[in-house]
Formats: sequence, C-alpha cells, structure tokens
Amino acid sequence: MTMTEAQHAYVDRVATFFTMFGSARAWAEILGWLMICEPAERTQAEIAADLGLSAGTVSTQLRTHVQLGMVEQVRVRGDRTQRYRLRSGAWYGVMASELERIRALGDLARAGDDILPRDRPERVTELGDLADFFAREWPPLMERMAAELDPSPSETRI
Amino acid sequence: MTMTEAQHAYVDRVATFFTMFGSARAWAEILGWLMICEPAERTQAEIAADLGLSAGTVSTQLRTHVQLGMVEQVRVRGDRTQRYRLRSGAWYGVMASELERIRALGDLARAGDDILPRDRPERVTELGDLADFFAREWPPLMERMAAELDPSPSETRI
DNA sequence: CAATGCTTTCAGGCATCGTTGAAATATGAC
DNA sequence: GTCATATTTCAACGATGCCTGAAAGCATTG
Repeated sequence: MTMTEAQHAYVDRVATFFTMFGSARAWAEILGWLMICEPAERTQAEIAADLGLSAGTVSTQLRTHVQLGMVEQVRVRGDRTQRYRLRSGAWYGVMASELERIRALGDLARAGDDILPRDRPERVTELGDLADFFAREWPPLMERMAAELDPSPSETRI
Repeated sequence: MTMTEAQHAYVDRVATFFTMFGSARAWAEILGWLMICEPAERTQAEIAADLGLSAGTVSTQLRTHVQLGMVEQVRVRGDRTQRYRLRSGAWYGVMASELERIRALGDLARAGDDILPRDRPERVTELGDLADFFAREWPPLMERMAAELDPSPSETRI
C-alpha cells in the first residue's frame, strides 16, 4: 500500500504534535502511520519503506512503542511474518497509567516532610494534597471512562 | 541562608525526578529549591550561589519557569531588588492547564476524519472520544479540586 | 541445508540543547 | 550623575540523543 497525500499530511500532523512534547520524530511518525495504515498490521520493513526510515530506526522506535504498551506484535493467520499494530485501547492505557505518575508525585511531596519550610510550607504540601486528590479521583474516573468509551473492550481478531 | 544536607538531598530528589521526564537539570534544581528555601523569595544571584549555577543559567531557566506560570516575580517591601518565588497555586495551575492539551488531542483526532481507515477506524476515533470525555470531565474535576484543596486561594503577602 | 528476507545491534555523523563565562545592559544606592 | 550590583544576552564548548548504514543474527521457505 502506498501512502496518499492526505495520509502523509496526517502522519506529519501527528508527528509534529508529539515532537513538540519531546518525542523523537521517527517515533511519532510511526505512531501516526499505525493509526491510519491499511491494513492495520504491518511489518517493520513495510513501515520503513512507507515512511522512508531506516530499518534500524524502525526497530528501535517500534520497540519503545511496544514497551510503552502502545503497539503489539501479532501473527496473521497464514502468514508467519512478524507484524505490528496499534493496540486496541492504546490511548485508554496511556490515561490509566497516569495513576503511577500521580503516586510518584505524592511520594516526592512526602519526601519533603522532614524539611518543610516554616515560611509557606504549602509550597510542598500543596503538591502532596494534589496527588492525594488525584489518587482518589483517578480510579473512578477511569471506570466511568471505560464504561462510556467502550462497553466491551473485546480483543480484535484478524 | 546556606543549604543544609537534608535540603540539598531534597533538591536533588526533585531534580532527579523531573530530569527523568526530560527537564533540564538546572530547571529542576531551581524548582526544588524554590519549594523549600527560606525565605521563599529569592534573587537570581542568591539562587545561583545556593545551587552553584552560573548567573546565565539561572536567568534562562527561571524565565521558563515564569513563562510556564510556576514562578512569579515579587517586590519585597523595603527592598527594591527583584525577587522570585514559587507561585501560590502553582501545582494547581499545572493541572488546570491540562485541559488545553486535552483539547489539542481532540483536534488531532478530528483532523483524521477525512482519512479514517476502514480497517479498525477506532485507532483514530478512540482518541477523539477520549478527548471529548476528558474535556467534559476536567472542569468539574478542577472545581472539586479547588474546593477540597484550598477553600480560599488567597494571595500570599510578604 | 542453502537461500532469502526480516530484524537487531552498534559505531559514527549530525543536530539539538544545556551550561558556562564574559560582555553588555539595566537597576537601584548614594 | 556616578558607582555598585543584578540581570540579560550570546558565542562557544560539551553532552545527549536521533538517525543511518552496515554487519551480524534469526527465521522462514524451498
């Protein structure tokens, strides 16, 4: 499958967006392409050819996508080559994993308990209270989100 | 004011944390130090001396803190020198500004409407639905947060 | 088991960004 | 107005990280 002009433009838009937040260009292009390519499953070699990236770059950046849980390896029936695709619920997973970062922020705030400044201690405690608040609110929020977005997050078949 | 061992350890912990997410070391150290220094208001020269950073670095990184809304310039009564301090509600502001990023994600998803893949279009639409969900949930969440964390986010005086 | 194609690894080149030190500018004190 | 001090700007150095191209490693096919 060869890329249309509109598809190229979209990949570029996604790539530009995530690059602004510090992602590697190739990482972001692969993400954008895996969002819209057809079929959804692709080999590394195809991705490299489609986007004009070297095989090494695709290998490296695709691995980080897999580690982050955005992309999964699949085997297409009849074909034994390794293929990759955007995970169903990929975006959902990103939001769900926010809870870990919230907790880490709470730990960071509590680590300052020993040296709380007398002058405006809320500089530290505010962060802790904030983390506690989100740690409480996040799980029910995620449940509402799951209920609303996809009543049955079923496994996609090929 | 000279830094104690414990204070130094805390600044380092904060700096290590934010550096992991790609922040510049000096940026993160300044943030950590402004969280716990006493008094809370400090000049650039003091920060540079306290942390062992060059004046230029402090100037640059402090500006980004100000632009991000984490730090504000203040004038202490009696003293005419420029001082900086962590803004009251700084952490709150970070969370509140998330709404903009959520909206940007929604725009990104909608930009893909023209080229929705027939095969598994949810790769794109899921992101849009997610953004819509958060765009709806975020404002009331922020209100609850404001109510719970600080009933009166009054301006801090010197 | 040979051949082919795909993937991984890695050294080197390139670009970007953070930091410094010094010079220029601005600000406040006298 | 002049001096002293604080801040900003900027060129240059250094470090970090991305990307490539090539070589090595796997795996599937005939």
